[in-house]
Amino acid sequence: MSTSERLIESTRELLWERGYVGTSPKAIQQRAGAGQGSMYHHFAGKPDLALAAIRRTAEEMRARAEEQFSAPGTALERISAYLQRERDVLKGCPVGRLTQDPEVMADEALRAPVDDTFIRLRGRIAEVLAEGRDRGELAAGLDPVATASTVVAVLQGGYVLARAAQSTEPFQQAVTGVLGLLAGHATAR
Amino acid sequence: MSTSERLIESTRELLWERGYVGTSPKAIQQRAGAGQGSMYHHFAGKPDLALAAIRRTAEEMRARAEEQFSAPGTALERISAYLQRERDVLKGCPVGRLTQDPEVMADEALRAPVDDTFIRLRGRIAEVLAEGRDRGELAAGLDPVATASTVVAVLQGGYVLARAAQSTEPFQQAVTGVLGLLAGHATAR
DNA sequence: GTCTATAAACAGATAGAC
DNA sequence: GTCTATCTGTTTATAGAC
Repeated sequence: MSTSERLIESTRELLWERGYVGTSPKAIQQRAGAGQGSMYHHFAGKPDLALAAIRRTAEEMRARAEEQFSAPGTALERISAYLQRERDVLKGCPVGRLTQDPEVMADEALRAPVDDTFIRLRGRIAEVLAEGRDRGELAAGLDPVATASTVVAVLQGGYVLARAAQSTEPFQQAVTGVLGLLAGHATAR
Repeated sequence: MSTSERLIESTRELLWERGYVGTSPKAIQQRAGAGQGSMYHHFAGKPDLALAAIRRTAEEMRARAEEQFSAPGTALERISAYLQRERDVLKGCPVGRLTQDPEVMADEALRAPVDDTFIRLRGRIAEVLAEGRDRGELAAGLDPVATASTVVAVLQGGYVLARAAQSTEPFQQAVTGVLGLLAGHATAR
């Protein structure tokens, strides 16, 4: 892997583990096995390197999610597969965690890929939900757009609860709970 | 307000705005209008001051939530009132944001109040949901424990989506969506 | 209790040799 | 392209005067 590639990958890891504010150029260089001169030769500075790293992480996440949604199965099966796929729950979401970084949110260029990731994700899930509703797999009264935000929020909030507890249990519960509601366990009354 | 109080309050604000890693003792002192000597006289250091601030924020949040849950009304009304009460959505949750701080999570003393806050919150919501189910207000098949985690996750994830978008819209959608599911809009099929 | 002085280590670069 | 040297400011304190 080229030095430039190693710098980007190291930055991706550190942004995930420690966030933007908590990541120093020095730490990036050490993890990449590159000197200072190298880093400043390939990138203008920390924000520039972070932008490359964030863009790549966002794109990877988008592609990964699309795999689940374009797979065969009912709407509920696809949403379920997406929520329950293998995840590094205790590490949290590499994109979602950036929303807690004041310097990322303050920089339009850095925030844009984060914003875009969630806009697309919510939109794609809304499509799947609308499809399921129209096919009669889901309730006729279901609001696809609002519910899509709910699904993504359960995921992002599940990470928060798991990290607080240092256990995947609350994440699993949150996912189980929303899938139960979607499946209409609330029907019997 | 005493100097000690001002230091704690300034720390609470800064932890909310910038997190633990992003908050320096100097910034705390400046906002509190206190000198370095003052801060180190009242507190052993940054972790000690942060502990006092986090404990207070956690306790305040717990008390605030309890107000909604002990109010009169059906289970759904109380959950709805809790989710829709006035919130500083774009600032996010002052407790939830700490889960993204590697140094807070690494320090058992600092993580404990965060963990405790969500354990209690999930437990209290599970009680309200169980009550609603037993009274026939909610579906008989509803899982109170799992659904309580879902409700809290929607809140925490809603903050994440709102910050990414710099708009309260996705937060409102996520809340609307989960309330619709709880209310059984999924019933008609 | 509060203030100023001092300090070692780190953050985030820039400059120029190789 | 990579390396070392240098630099300004910040971080997180400690020491001691007032």
